[in-house]
Amino acid sequence: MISVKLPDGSVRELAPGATAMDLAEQIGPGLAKAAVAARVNDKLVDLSRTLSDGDEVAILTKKDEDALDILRHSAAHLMADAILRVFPKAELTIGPVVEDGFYYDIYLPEGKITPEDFPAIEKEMDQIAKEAAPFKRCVSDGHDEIFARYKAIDGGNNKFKSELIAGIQERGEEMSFYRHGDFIDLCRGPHVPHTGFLKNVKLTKVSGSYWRGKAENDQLVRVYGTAFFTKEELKDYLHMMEEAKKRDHRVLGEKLDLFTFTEDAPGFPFFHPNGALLFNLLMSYMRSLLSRRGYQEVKTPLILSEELWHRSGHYDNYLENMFFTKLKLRDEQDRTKVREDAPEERPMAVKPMNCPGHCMLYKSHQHSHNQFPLRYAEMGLVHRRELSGVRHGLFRVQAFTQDDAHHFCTPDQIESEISMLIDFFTEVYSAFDLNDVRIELSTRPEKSIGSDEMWEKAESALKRALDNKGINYVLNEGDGAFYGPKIDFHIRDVLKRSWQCGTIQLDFSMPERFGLTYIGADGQRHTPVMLHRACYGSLERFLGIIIENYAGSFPLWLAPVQVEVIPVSEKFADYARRVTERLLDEGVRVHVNLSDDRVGYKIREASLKRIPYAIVVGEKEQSAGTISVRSRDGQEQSDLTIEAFLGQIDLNPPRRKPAPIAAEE
RNA sequence: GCCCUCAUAGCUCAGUAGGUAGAGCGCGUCCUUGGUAAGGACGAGGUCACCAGUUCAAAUCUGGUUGAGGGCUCCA
Repeated sequence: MISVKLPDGSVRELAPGATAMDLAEQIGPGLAKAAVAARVNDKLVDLSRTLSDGDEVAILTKKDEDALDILRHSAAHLMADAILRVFPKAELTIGPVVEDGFYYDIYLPEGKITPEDFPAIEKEMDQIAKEAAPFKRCVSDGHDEIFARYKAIDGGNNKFKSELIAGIQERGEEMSFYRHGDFIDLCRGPHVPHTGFLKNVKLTKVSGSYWRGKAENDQLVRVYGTAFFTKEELKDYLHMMEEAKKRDHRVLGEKLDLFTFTEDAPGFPFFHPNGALLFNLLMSYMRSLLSRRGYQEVKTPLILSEELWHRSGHYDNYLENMFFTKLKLRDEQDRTKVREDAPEERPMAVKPMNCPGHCMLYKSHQHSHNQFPLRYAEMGLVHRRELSGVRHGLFRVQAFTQDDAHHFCTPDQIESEISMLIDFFTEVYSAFDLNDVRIELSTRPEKSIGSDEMWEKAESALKRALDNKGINYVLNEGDGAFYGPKIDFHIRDVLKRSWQCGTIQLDFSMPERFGLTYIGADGQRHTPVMLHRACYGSLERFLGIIIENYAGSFPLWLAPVQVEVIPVSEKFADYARRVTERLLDEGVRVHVNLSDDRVGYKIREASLKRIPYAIVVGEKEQSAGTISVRSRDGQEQSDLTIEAFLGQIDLNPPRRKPAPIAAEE
C-alpha cells in the first residue's frame, strides 16, 4: 500500500499503481464525477497519472481556477482536431491558453479560415465532444509508433512542430503527446479526462500572427475560442462580450457627442464641448488633490531644442516615437519654390515626455535637501509617433495629456514617496468606481541608460517600498522605462478588462545627465533622485476607460449635462427657463429643451444621452412653483421644490473624509 | 511597421450581371401645443475616401495611396 496526503492534511491509503482518479473515487463518487485533473506535489497532472507513496495530492474540480485553463487547453486540442477535418492541408503550430480562452496558430499553405468557417468547425467539435473520447497521455522517444502516428496527423512535414520537437530534444526533456480519438498532438498536458467535458466551447475570432511572433517568419492564422464548464458560464461570457461592444468608447463617443477623429489628423482626437467638459473635469478633480499632496503645478514648453533630447537620452532611445519640427524657407531666387533642406542652427523637437522640461525648471534655482521632496506637477501635453496599426480610439493616440509629476528627493525619501503615491492613486481610482487595482513592477529593459549599480539600487528601492507596504505585485522582467524601473497600476473595469493607468518610475540617470544637484545636510553637492509619476496616465485614455466603465452613464459629478429641463408645451417655456436659470445659479450643468417636440420624445432624447435627471414642468408645476423629476433609471418624483431636489443630489466628486484633529494635552 | 477586412448623405446601412444613387435616423420649414422612451406633412443634403488604369461608359473591375476595424508587435 502507498499513502498520499490530501490538502486538508489527512492521509489516504491506496493500492500501489493507483491513479489520481482512483483516489477521487475512494474519497467519493461525487468527487470522482466532478474531478477534472489533479495537483500532485504542486504540479498539475492528469487524473490518470499514477501516484507514488508520500505524494501530496489535490483533486481539481471545475471550481479550481487552474481547472478552467486545463479545460481550455483541451478545447484547443478539440479545435485543432476539428480544423484538420475541415482544412486537411492545415499545419498546427502552437495552441496555448490565454486570459479568456485559447487560440491555436495554424499554418495554411493555401486558402484561409474566416468566421464563416466557424459553424463547420464548431459542428465537428460538437461531434468530437459527444464521443467523449478519453485524452490519453503518451510519451515517445521520437522513433516509435506513437511518434509516427503523430507525424502523420497533419501531413507529416510540419516544420513548425519539428522545430518545437528539436528544442525539446536539445533540452533533453520528456516528449509527451496527447491523444483523443485519432487526433494526437505534442503537448505537455494535463488535460480533462475526456472530450465530453468540452461541450461549452465557442470560436470567437480569427486574426493573423507570425510563427514565434516575429514578422519575418511565416504568417499564421490564429483562431481564438473560449470554453467553460457550464452552458450558463459560456452564455454569461458571450453576453459580456456583447456588452463590451455596446460600451465601446469610440461608439459612445459619437453617440454622446464627446469626440471625433479626422483623416487629416490620425490619432489626434477632437474633443467636442461635452468631451472637453469631461476632460476638464478629470483635470480639475486631479488638481483639487494636488496641493493637499504637496504638489506645485508648473507649465513647460511643447517644443524644445533637439540638443536637449540628446542630453536626456531620448534621442538615442526614443527617436522613432518623436515628432521633429522642420524649418522650411522660400527660395531666394524663386519665391514660388520652397527649400526643404534649409539648414537649422538649432533644430527643435516636440516633447514626448515632460521630464527634461522639469529638469530645466529644477536647474533654474539652487536646491537644498530641506526643500525635499520637491514635487512638480504638470498636465503635460506630449506627442508620440505611433506605428499606424496601433492607433485605437482614445486608448492609443499620438498626442495626449499626462497628469505628470516629478518628485526630486534624497535616496532615503524614496520609500515614503512611493507609499504616499500608492495611497494617492488608489484613492483617485476609487472615485471612478475602479477598485480592482493590480500592481506590477518592471525591471531593466535591453535598451537603457545608466550603470548596473544604479539599476540595482533603483530596482531594490522599489521592491523594498512595495514589500514594506505589504503590496502583492507581479514582476515584469525587462519591461522598465529606458531610464529606470517602474511600478505600474493596472485597473480592472466592471467588465473585468485590465487597463494600465498609473505609473511610478524611479530615475537615477536623468538628474545626473542634466547635472542636477542639491546641497545636502553635509553642505556638499549631491545628485537628487528623480521620480516620474502619472496617475491617470493619459487623460485621453483614462477618459476612454471611464466611458466604457460607466457605459456612458456617468455619475452626476461627471455627467456633461446633469439635468435636462422639459416643458410640457410651449406655454410653459418661460417657467422652464426660470427653473433652468435657478439651477444654473446653483452650479448645475443644465440644458433646457424648448424644441417643438412632445414630452415623450424629449424624455427619450434625454435618456439616450444618458442625462442623469429630466425635469418636466407644465401647468401643475408652474402654478405650485415645483418641478417633476425623472431620473435616468426611470424613477419619477413629482411636486418637488427646487430646494428639495438640490438637497437630494450631490454635484461634487467623492471626497476622502479628512481625519479629525484630536485635542492634545 | 506586418497580416486580414472595410470605405456610398451628419449617423447606421441598402444598392448596381459596369449605363453617374436609395432607406431609416438626424437636419430645415410648416401643421400640431402636447404629461414621462419616437405626432404628422413637405424639403434640403452625396465628384459613392483619394489618385491612376481598363472600358464607348467605372460608385461597381484592376493597381496604388490614405483612413478605419480586427489581430501581431509596441505602449500612457
